[in-house]
Formats: sequence, C-alpha cells, structure tokens
Amino acid sequence: MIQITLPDGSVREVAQGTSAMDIAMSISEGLARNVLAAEVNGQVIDAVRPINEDASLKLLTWNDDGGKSTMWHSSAHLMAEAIQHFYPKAKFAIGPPVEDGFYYDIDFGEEILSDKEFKKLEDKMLELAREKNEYVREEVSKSDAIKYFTERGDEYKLELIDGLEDGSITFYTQGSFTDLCRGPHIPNTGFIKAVKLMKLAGAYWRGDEKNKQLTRVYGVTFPKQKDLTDYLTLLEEARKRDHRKLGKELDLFHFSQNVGQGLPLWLPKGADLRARLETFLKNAQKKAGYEPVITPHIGSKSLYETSGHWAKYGEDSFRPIETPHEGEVYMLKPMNCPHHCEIFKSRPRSYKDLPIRYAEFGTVYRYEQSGELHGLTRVRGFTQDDAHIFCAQDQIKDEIGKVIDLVLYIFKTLDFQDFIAQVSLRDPENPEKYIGSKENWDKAEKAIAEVAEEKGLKTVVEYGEAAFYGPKLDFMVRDAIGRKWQLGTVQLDYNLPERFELEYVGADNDRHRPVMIHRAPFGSMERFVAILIEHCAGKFPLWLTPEQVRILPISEKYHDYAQDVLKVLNNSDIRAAVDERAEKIGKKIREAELDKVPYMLIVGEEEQNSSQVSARKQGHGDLGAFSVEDFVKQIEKEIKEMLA
RNA sequence: GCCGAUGUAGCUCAGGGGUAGAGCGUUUCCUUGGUAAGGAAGAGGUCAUGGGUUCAAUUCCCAUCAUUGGCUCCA
Repeated sequence: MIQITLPDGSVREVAQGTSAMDIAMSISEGLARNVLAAEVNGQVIDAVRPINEDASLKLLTWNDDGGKSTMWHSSAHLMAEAIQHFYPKAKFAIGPPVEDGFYYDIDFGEEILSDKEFKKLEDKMLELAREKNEYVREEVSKSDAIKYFTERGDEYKLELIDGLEDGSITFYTQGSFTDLCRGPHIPNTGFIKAVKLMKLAGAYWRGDEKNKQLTRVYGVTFPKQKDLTDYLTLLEEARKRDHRKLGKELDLFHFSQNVGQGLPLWLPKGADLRARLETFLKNAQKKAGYEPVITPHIGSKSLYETSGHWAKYGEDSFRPIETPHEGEVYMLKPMNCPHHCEIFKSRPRSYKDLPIRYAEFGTVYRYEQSGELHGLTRVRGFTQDDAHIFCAQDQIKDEIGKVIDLVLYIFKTLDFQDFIAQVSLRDPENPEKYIGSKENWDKAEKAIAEVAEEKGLKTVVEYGEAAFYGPKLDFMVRDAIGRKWQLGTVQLDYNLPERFELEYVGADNDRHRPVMIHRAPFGSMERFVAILIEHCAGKFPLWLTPEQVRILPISEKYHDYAQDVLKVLNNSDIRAAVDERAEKIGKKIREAELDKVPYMLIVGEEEQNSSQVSARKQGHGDLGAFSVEDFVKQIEKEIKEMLA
C-alpha cells in the first residue's frame, strides 16, 4: 500500500499501482470525467499512469494550467492524426501546447496546406475525438525508435531522437497515430469536444532561419462547445477593440505609404490626445523632481560607438547619414540616453547635485524588420517618455521607489488595475555575462526587490532576464479583456556611466561613478496609446478624450442657444462641439454615441426656455435636465476626481 | 528578412475573361424634427504597381510594393 496526499492535506491509502484516475473515480465520477492529467510530486504525468510510491497528488482539470496544456498537447497529436489521414506524406516536427492553444510544425513536402482545408480537418478531428481513442504510452529503445521513424522517413523525429538518451524515449499512440513524445497526455481523445484550427504560419525547424521552413498549424480545443463559443466571442471583442480599427474610426492616426512603413501620422484628434497624455506626465514628473531636456533627432555616430549601441545594433539600424562636404557621419537617434549622458557631462557634478533627473519625450528611430511592424505598437519612429536618473549607489532604492510611485499613479489614473511587476535579475549560472561589480549588483538587486515589496507590488522574479548592464523592473498590465501587455520599464545601468566616464565629486572629495536609471512609464507614446485604445475600447477617460461634450440642437432654430452653451463650456476648458447638421436628433445622438463622445447635450425649445441642457451619457442614455452651470460643475468634479 | 493570406470608391465590402456594384460617408435640394439611421438627386474608381497569357485582363499567371497572421529580431 502507498500513501497519497491530496492538496487539502488528506491522505489516502491505496494499492501500489493505483492511478490518479482511479483515485479521482473513488472521489466522484463527475470529478473523474474532468481529470485531464495529474501532478504527482510536482511532476505532471498521465492521469492513467500507475503511481508506485507515496506521493502528493493534485488532479488537474481544465481549470489548471497543467490540465489545459496537457489537453492542448494531446490535441496537437489529434490534429496530427487528422492531417496524416489526408496527407499521408506529411512529416511531423514538433507540436507543443502554447498560451492559447497548440501548434504542430509540419513538413508537407510538395503539397501546400490552405486554411480552406481547416473545416475538413476539424471535422476529422472531432470524428476521431468521438472514438475516445486512448493515448497509449510506450517506452521504446532508441534503436526501435530510430527504426520506426526511419521507416516513416521522418528526419525531424530522427533528429530529435538523436538528442535523447536511450531508456528515456517514449511513444504515445492514439488511434492510428504514433508520435515520439515525452507526454503527458489526457486519458483519451473523448475529452476534446470542440476544435478550432486558427491559422497557418511559416516557422523554421528549430527556430533557425538557416533551416527548412515548415508549415505551422495553430489550433485550439476545448472540453465544452460553450468554451469555444466564449473564446471566439473574446477574439471578436479583441477585433472590435483593435487600435488600428478604432484609430481609423476615431480619426486618431494614419499611415501613408508615401511617408513610409511604420511611420505614423498623428491626426488632430490623436495629436490632441497624445499631447494631453504628455502634459499629464510632464506635470507628474515636475512634481517628482524631473527636469526637462531636449536633444536633437540625430547624433554623431561616434556617440553611439561610445555608448556601445553602434557595435551591437549598428548593422541593423537605419544607415548613417553624412554631411555633404565634410563627410561627418550621423545616426538617426535610436536612443536618448547617450545625449542625456552628454548633458550630465556638460559640467562637473557634485554629490550635492544628485540625483539628477532628465526627462524628455524623445523621438527615436529604429529599423524594425518589415514583417514585424504592427499598427502603433511596433513602428520605426516613436517617442519615448524617456528619463534618466543619475544617482549615487545609495540613492538607488529611493529613486526606484519614486519611479514606482509615478507608475502607480499613472496606472490608477488610466484605470489599469490589474498588473504585476517583473523583477529581472542576473542569471546565477553565468555571472560573467554582466558588467559592473558584484557588490553593486547585489545591492541593486536587493534594492529593487525590497522597494517592490515595500510598495506592495505583486511581483514575479525572473533570473537571467536582467540586461547585461543592470537589473530591471518591468510592469505587465492586463487590459480590460484579459490580455497581457508589457508597459513601463525601470532599468538600472552600470554600463553607460562607465562608457561615458560619468563622474561626480563625493563628500570625500574623490571622484565617483554615478548609477543611471532608465525609465519610461508609458514605454512609448505610440505603443501606449495603442494599448490604451484597446484597453478602453476607444472610450477614453473623460479628462483625456479629445471631444468631451457634443451639443446637439434639435433644429436649426436652436443653433444660437447651442452656441451660447458652447461658450460656457469652452470658458470652463471643456472640449465641446456643436453638431449643426440638418439631421434629426436621433441621428445626431447615434453618431455621437458611435464617436464615443462621453456626454451629449440636447438643446431645443424646452432647454432654451428654461436655460437648461438635457444631458445624455455615452452608453447610458438620458440623464435628465441640468442648468449649464450645474452640468459644468459636475464635469469638472468628475475630472478632478479622476486626476486626484 | 522568411512563410502564408489580402489589396476593387474616403470607409466597410460584394463581384467577376467582354474596361464595375452596394451600404456608409461626401455634395446639392427637400425636410426643422425630442433621445441610436427622414427623403431625393449627383459626384466619386486606369479594380495597388509593372510585366506575361489572351482577340480581349480589373478578373488567370509572374514579379514588385503595401497591408495582414505567424516565424526570427527588439537598445
């Protein structure tokens, strides 16, 4: 007999060789129907595998990441079986689960798979799923494994087997499909109730562009049809929120082929929105002791040789530009920090000057590969809400704390409520990868971890994710529909102060090297605006939105009164416009709603006679009548509370 | 950069070997109305660009460019 400890601490005594599924069955049949895999002593295995020793056991269902990924991994095999049925010559490379589904990289040889075939494949998968074929695990010797895939002519599997130890090789078979696989898998294909193939993509064998490009088929499966429906609804919602679509509809920005790829043009409303965000951050930064600086869009190539960026990124940058006669070489600036270092160096610095905080909305240009450009989130020219803090080693913790405060203020004001901070530290295995003394790193890493803790941030620590020049603190937000985005970043830098030989005179009258902190709460204005659009589905917070109020006269007779109302609003710095088109009120309302204008003021005979306005809130409908003054007060109050 | 898809009016899209259509928008006219689309008429397109096949190409083929989904990359 062996002892099985369940997550609630209860212990069950069962015969050796009992499987997790048996145990689930003994608890309830309903539970057993949902068990996809089992976590035994921290390791995820097949739910049907016998357990032979005392163990802690967690039954994994669709609600566990481990259960989900097992299901998707098994689904990849199921898809492979369906593909093999129609394309017997297909060779299978790897087919893992991913964050939202699974894929399989497949070599179709001469044939081409089109997404028009998806329906056929999905139907086949469902047909095979209904057969409830078991996923049968089999340990095979290396020579047998090689023999099997040599017969199948699948060089990819052979290459994978080549890297495996004899004795550790397992095959899984369901129905007519056998795959080299470590597992684990769900008990049988019947757990898969809903199937959707998502897209096709090219992917290199082993991710190396020198290797052959395979066809990657993405799919997703669910244990209930409804889960699939919900998922498709979510995707639809994401499409509706796409910043490229909304940016066009709301006249925020535009891309022109004549200007160039990845070079956004900000339209008046977008520029207005962006300027307001910048002002918001400038005000916050002013309070936090930042000083504005302005630097040119180009800089001498030698500046980037000093910084090290030329050596690392020069070849992948926009080509340098030259002066016509002297042949001096300049770069479009890809980073603001070298310029800011030069500002620091513009005169001798004392410890009494520190910390120095230089802030600039600095526009930078980077050559991004054409396939990588995407709306406003990935562009070739963008403006960072950049700042560099030059401080002494013992000021790091304080300064990072202040940056965190700033970031938290921004998140709160813009209604990003769900976020975590990722602390990126050195890879303990490879200490030689990093520049700067071990003592300083130890102190800096400790400072980041402590201050994140003190600020009550939800954090995850990632070892090996630090930059070579210093540890980082990155903020990851979840938007309104649950998608993750990386936003603000705080990075310590020991490298640039070294390369630029930055110094300050300490209290001891010796020269010391300052530490530099790079930070950008938004990241870039382009990317941030894109994320904000998608987060709020184009319904910007009242304080930020370009048009706060639209006045809708019932008919031409009330245009004068509407203009009077407009004047009152404008005098209170409320951004408003009058819709004077000869349209009916229903249409004006409809369009104001679709334009996502937060408030509509309807003015007609009644309002004119009583010196009132009938207010309507976007998405909520009629609010009733107000005097113009009361309405203004209410708007002012609402905005004030938002920016508090 | 690589693989796939797409490119038709300002926008969203339909169509299809015999030089084009809808809705919205826009213009003009009628209508002056009460909480999510009033009516009529008109303007607007070398069907992305360049080649090829064909009696004939916007349609089929190839290339280029751009957009797009991935891959690789990301200071």
